[in-house]
Amino acid sequence: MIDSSPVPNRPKAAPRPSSLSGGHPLPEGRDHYTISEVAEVTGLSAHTLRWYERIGLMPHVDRSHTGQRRFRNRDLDWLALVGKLRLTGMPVADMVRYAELVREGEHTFEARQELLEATRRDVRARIEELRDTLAVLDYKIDLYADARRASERF
Amino acid sequence: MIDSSPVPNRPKAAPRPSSLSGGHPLPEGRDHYTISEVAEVTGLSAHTLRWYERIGLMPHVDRSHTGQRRFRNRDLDWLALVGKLRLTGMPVADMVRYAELVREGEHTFEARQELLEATRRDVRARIEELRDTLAVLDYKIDLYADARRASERF
DNA sequence: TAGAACCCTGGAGTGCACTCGAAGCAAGCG
DNA sequence: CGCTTGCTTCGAGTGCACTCCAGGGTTCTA
Repeated sequence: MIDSSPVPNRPKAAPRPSSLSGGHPLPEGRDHYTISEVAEVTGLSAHTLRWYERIGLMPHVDRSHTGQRRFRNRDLDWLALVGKLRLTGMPVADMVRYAELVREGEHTFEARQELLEATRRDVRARIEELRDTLAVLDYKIDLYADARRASERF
Repeated sequence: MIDSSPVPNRPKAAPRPSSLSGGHPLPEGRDHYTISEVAEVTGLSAHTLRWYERIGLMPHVDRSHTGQRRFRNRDLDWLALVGKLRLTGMPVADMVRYAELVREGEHTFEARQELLEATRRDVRARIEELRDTLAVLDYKIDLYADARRASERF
């Protein structure tokens, strides 16, 4: 709900961070998938997947001998992470930056860690904001409940 | 961070839902403010405030004898609520719907309560999502920390 | 009373994140 | 063999939430 129409039919929940290291509920234990299969499991459209690749948000997807994309499990893992980052409201441009760091190799570990820590701070702050908001909603809802109860009684 | 550049310099925190019923830290205890004063305290731009009014998100703002807006404390209270709802990611169109219900009078109490309860459910779900995301971030950050510690040791 | 600073309106423009269309190639099926 | 489905690219279109502009009126300060 946080942005216009995100993840129309997102898979219901990844129970553990283990979804980052294999274990997708997919057709079979293959390690290559067509774009429509990936669209199916990620809830993203094929258009969006191609667009992700175009803007540099995917770390190089394999192609079949006829040029069609063949996504692999590591791509799905990456998309799972991207999905999480997107939930935090991180702009796509920042995710692209992170993807660039990954492409640049291991000497960017520190920068990546800092980026994730900054994101974690944002997420924590956001949760606090939402808790405040929840308090306001509770307060308002109680007001309406009281008002309606009062008007029924008389 | 959740949308592009929201609330650039939002006032730091309303300690209680009491911010919904008076108690604004404003110039003095007046009950009319110019648009730029309201922009100052809400963190919204004057443009945005006029736009809110145009689309029906403000419940009728008073005007001076020359036609300039004179916001009152109840307008600030309303904007505080709108700010909270906006933090939940509620689309502006839904907030407009809520504003319409308010304008329609007391017979919409039930509808308003339902709308707020639906929003509350969304906020709770969102908090859960963010907690999941936090777990993933913790996991990833630990991975980087371990990797960097290991590379230092050898 | 002049000038700066502020406010008005309607409408156009911006940035983000998709989302779709057009034109064409390739594979599987009855 | 034709049909359907799915894939490719590039570029244009969409919806949201602002954000800004032009051209003019108003209010405050020196």
